[in-house]
Amino acid sequence: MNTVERLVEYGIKPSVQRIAIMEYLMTHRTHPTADEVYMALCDSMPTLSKTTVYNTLKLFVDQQAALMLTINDKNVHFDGDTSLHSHFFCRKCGRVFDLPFSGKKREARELQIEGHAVEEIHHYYKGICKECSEKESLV
Amino acid sequence: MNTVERLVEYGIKPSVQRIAIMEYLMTHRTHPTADEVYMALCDSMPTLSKTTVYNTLKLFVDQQAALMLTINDKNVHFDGDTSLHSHFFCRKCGRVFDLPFSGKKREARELQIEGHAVEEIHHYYKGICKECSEKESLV
DNA sequence: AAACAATATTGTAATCATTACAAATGTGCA
DNA sequence: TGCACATTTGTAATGATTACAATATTGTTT
Repeated sequence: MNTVERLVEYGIKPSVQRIAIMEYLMTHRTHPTADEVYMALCDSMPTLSKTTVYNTLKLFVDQQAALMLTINDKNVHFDGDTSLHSHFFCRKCGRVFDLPFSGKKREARELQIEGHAVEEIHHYYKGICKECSEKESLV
Repeated sequence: MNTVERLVEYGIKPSVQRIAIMEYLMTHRTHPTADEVYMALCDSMPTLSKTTVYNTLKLFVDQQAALMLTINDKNVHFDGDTSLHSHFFCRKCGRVFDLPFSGKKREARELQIEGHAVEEIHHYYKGICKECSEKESLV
């Protein structure tokens, strides 16, 4: 499925900017912040506005075409992969890594927990990533 | 265990402000924001500064005497209950609810996942809480 | 193809939670 | 008592995000 099809599938009218931002999310599985998306695209799209990036990412999240990760208190990360999976946040380098979903399979199908209507499941881990751990042990 | 003992246990020198803030966290399991803690205490402690609340909560988190919940992108919530449990965030009323830990028991003991050093486990759910769901269905 | 309405994008100016910082205060000990 | 150190305080930044109004784009109707 290409980018335009994906947008349409989620009820999003494709535009040059929306295609570029979704394209970036799909090809860069780095869980970028809005600012990182803007910085990556503004060279090839000099007229791109940061507001558009924010608006567009918000639209994607509202339409469930992307996930908003509030894993870091400094800024929000976005994930174009909406399949059920977990995350690891490194407090040293600030990167977000994907992990296979760590919960019980049953849980993923539950629409209610203790009477609350569940719309999103977020499982994440914080610590020091493999690379940063290895660097640290060299010191 | 009383509040002062708890602070000392976590290597935190007790002060009037620290005791009051920890006391508040222990007796109000509402996962308050820094501002909510400040608002709740400033009447009985007129000289309390918001900076102190922020500093103190950060100290608690650093010393692992409290948890920082980045469950909401608007502001950070704090939890005085550091035992392993999950959370539910209601996107309607903004409240945070406790849930029993939803993960696998084994997982809680793992210090590494795919080579990353795990320091914190965060499992949370987003949606509409029981109370808000019931209110909505009356309309 | 012009005219129009609806939608999307842009730039700038707020907002507001959080932090930096330096002055003031409090605490413990020689 | 006085001095070193830790803590608290108030104010002024910071910086991510949003509000808003102007501009541009798109699709539709004649």
